[in-house]
Amino acid sequence: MAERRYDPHQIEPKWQRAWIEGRDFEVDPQSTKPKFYTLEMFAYPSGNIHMGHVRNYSLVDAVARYKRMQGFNVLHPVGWDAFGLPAENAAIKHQIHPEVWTRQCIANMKQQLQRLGFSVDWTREFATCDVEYYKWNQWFFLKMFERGLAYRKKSAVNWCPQCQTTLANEQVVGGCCWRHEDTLVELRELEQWFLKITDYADELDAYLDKLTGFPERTLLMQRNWIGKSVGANIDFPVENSSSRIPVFTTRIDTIFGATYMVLAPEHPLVAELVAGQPEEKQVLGFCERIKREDKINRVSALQEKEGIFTGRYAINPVSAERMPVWVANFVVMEYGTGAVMSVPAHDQRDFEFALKYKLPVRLVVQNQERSLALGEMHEAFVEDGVLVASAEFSGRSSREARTEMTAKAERGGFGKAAIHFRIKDWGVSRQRYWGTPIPMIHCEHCGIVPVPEKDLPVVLPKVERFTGAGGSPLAGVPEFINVQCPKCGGVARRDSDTMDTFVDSSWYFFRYCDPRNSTRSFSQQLIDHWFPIDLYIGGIEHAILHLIYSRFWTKMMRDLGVVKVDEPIANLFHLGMVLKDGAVMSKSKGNIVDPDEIVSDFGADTARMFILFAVPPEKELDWDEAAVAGMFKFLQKVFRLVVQNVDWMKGFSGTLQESSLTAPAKALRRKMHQTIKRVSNDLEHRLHFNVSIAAMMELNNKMSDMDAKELENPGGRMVFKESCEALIRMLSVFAPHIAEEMWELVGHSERLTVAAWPEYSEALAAEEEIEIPIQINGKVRGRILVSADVSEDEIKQRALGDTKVKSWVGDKTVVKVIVVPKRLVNIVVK
RNA sequence: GCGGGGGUGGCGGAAUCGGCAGACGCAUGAGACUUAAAAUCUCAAGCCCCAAAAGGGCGUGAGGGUUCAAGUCCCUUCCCCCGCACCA
Repeated sequence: MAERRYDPHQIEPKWQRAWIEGRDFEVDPQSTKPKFYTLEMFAYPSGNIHMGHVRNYSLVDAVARYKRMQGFNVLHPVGWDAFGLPAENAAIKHQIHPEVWTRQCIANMKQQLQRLGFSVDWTREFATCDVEYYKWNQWFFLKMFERGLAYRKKSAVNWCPQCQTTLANEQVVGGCCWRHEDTLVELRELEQWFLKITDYADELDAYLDKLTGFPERTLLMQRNWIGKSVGANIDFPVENSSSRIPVFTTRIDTIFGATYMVLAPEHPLVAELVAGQPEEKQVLGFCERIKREDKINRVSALQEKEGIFTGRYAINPVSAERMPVWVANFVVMEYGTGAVMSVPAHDQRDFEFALKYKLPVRLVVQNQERSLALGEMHEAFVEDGVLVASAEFSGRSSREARTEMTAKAERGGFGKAAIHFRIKDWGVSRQRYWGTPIPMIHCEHCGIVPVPEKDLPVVLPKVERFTGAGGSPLAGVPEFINVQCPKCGGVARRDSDTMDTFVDSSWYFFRYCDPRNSTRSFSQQLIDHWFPIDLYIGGIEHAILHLIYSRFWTKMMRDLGVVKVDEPIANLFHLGMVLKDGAVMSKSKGNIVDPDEIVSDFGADTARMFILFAVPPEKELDWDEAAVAGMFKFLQKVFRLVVQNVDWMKGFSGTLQESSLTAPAKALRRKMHQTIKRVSNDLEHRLHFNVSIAAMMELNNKMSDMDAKELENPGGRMVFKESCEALIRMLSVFAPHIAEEMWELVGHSERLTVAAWPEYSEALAAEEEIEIPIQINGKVRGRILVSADVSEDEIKQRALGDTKVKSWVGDKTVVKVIVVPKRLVNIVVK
């Protein structure tokens, strides 16, 4: 009989069909098993899947399959983040409708994912451009509007000239558009819809401490982004005026050291203050110049500090001292109140500014370790210390004084405890076509009128021509735009903008629990059952985009009463990128490795195994063609080993007495239990499948090394078959097709998808005999073989008695003998 | 500047608790099989120095320390990556 060769092209479609026909991955709603909800951040249907997708899905799929074999009811859904600009840009370029383009991309990518054999419940698939889905975006929007969480405001918003639309703050990365890394974002004064994420800023920050399943760096990035700071608002009266300058400070304890004030050039008070002053023209000129400057540069710490005196003074409310009021480039209107009290002795910026413009410096916090003197200071003392020259607070610790001075300010009516956040409300209007229409109507008489709930969905109309000329394309569709006001019945216009696509991704993973619900966004009962998400995997690039928006959205839904969860994700994992020759794969670099080609050359199992084996999952992976071939060889070796022994394995069964096992059989059995232990541990806790796969290779090597004679006696056969089946079952979560094939060859009629995960026994995994290295003064000089249960004392005696050791010790004195059971012996000699 | 992560053979990496550094693989070299090649199998291999060999020495960015014992802990320092950055 000709030996059967490993042919993935024959095996893979066969099992993919079997899984679909057997509905192996569809969630059983009646199941009483414990739940496990895992998914990868859904994909944007851009045309083809790339290696990053393969990596993400391979990782999640291994866990999903493992959990299923462990007896969990696993929800592993896939969907499409289908609204967005690439579809619209394709429409402009190729005159193909965005929907047609998107549906084609989805069909193609779905087929590509299916070729890779991921254990997905495809019955739950949806795309965010499905009206059954985006209808609920609109519904949530109306609910938020009712509660004042969605509001309209005119302000300076980020504008990407490439995208021809506005962007949220989160979508501006280093001053550039998140989608166009070299396109500078401009500011435009526009009236836009905002979602009040700031209402949740405090909770979003506070709950970070509870997100124990989040990576530290993600928590940190979110904490930075939210930017909570605790302090006080203080009003500084303006001399010879009824106006006050409100400031925010985190260091009210230094207020006696506040010697001047600085306003942002945009500050509305500037004009009032300088009106009629001799400085007026110059100051206003300065403000105009700074305002024209590039915002990105202005807000950089490297920028030279520049300011101008307004000619006016404020009064320090605690010391009644006159403080000159300045305007300077480094104060920004967007943070705090757009004005600062300057304490040059205790703030580095203020220190530098005071030095440059010869403004007074007053020391009010003394360093307890090393006494400070004004003339000797080369930088501000920004730490806590003991207050000096601070009236009744002198001698108090600066830290403690903060609370008391805030109380005093409150009593005196010139200040109040306050918390400021860096995070701003989420601007969600987009002047583009391919998104969820904002369900709002503008009526000349009634103002802004929400679309009544019963009129939802507001269906995105077909637009036939995409010019890319800019402006909301929907504004050019009269049958969409012109509408009767729901309130007064008069002539009105629909909002022509669409929602930010990050709205779509803010709650899509809730919808998977109940994807076909037509009367509600989802049933709360089902959410209660499935949430939180047990494992969520995606790139770090969403640390403060999608991951903060969806936390906000969840809390908003909770307050709406549609869910009970506070946080959607229990465990989050960021996987590294896939590179080629050290660079990100991209069309322009021409270094793209096409997953389809890899599958055609080696099969899905090889691709999946390689991508998991090459590096630990959080690291960047540099694609290595030769190493891929190596993985194929490994699978081939396993397959060959099974085929070679399949004839006897098929009919073999039975258990044997411990005593009838030979040493090599026992050794193989031990290796098997050790391997199961290692692989289970990685799947359970670490996701370091590079190590799991290495362990399986070791087991396979051990099996191949088994002497032919061992495979003739029943003990050897029993252990070999056991090991073989354990290996196949473990392999099935990483390389499911070849595993199913081998499982069938060995004689199983049920599929591995319903098989149990192999168990290990701590006792059988333990070594019976251990080789213990003997060190003399920390250097290995010999080895002894002892049984695992030997006493410490005996090990010591045997070590000292070893001839090699004796010759090393020679006539030196043994000072100490350290015996680490099951590890080593260290003999200290002098 | 602040915060986080990292630096281990030719390469990717392993070492989960302070206990044999280099598992597993890629590439490489030698051999077997073959007319030949491919495939496959076997073996070798951290580096350097001394040595014919046995053997010895050195070795986890660098320098110090703690310890019987350090890739792992502590201090100093260099380099790389990521995030934030005039935040009042």
